[in-house]
Amino acid sequence: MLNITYGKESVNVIGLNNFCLDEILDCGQCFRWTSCDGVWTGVISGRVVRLKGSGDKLCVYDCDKEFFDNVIAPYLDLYYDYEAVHKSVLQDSLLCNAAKFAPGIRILRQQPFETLCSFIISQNNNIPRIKGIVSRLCEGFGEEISDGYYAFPTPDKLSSLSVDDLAPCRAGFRAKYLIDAAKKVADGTVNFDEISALPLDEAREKLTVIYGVGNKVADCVLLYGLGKKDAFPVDVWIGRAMQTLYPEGLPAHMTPYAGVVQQYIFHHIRNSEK
DNA sequence: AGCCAGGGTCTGC
DNA sequence: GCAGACCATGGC
Repeated sequence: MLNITYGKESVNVIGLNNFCLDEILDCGQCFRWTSCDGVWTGVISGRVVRLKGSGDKLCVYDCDKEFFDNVIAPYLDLYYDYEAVHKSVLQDSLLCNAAKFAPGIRILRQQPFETLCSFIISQNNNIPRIKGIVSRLCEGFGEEISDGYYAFPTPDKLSSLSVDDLAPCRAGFRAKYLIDAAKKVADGTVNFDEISALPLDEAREKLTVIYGVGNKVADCVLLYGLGKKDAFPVDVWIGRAMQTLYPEGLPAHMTPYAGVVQQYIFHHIRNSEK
């Protein structure tokens, strides 16, 4: 049970299980958060957000009740039972090491358009470079919130641009994909509210109509942006790992939260070497 | 220099 | 249906 205190300048949460900001914000699901002196800074819904966590506590700075309830809590997925998922995965002899490695991982519910663009950029790319491209995209075409912090560009803004306009971002061949995605979101061809209400397979089909979006990118959007825990993005790393772990797929009882398991595995294989 | 990076499209069998 | 070339860019 969470104990939440709404202060004048911050909101404090006590009683969090399986919650570690260092693991959540640096496991390859998001690309804009930075950590300094134990405080994580990012931008959500056009606002600068600062978070500090320790143990079962979380402090959200510069935050009132409304912003916490409407934006922060859903973003950090505070009300999903990660303890139950973690315990379940611990009991699996092939996956328990991955679960033990980072027990505080959670799946963020990021803004869908930002998630879509971020994972379009991710294709055939590496994480440091993804971060650089996303950062330049925001600085170049997002609204400045306060000194040095930018909102993610809106679909309308990006849909008005050309490949040449995007050249400074150095997104390479992905620039044309970003523009098509922005156009389809801006004109309603892709409607996130509608997609989030659909079952996984149908939702995926609605996203892959975008030029440059295949199953993997679609599943990342569904998992990290639309809250679909059963989405299971398979990249080269997960593909290799699954070949030795579960060639026929995850055990059936894990299907409802396969995406959480995927994140445990991904973070483990990427960070446990050495 | 060559390979790889949280892939997808297009072509040719 | 499936393999292979190709796509920009940058770090190692």
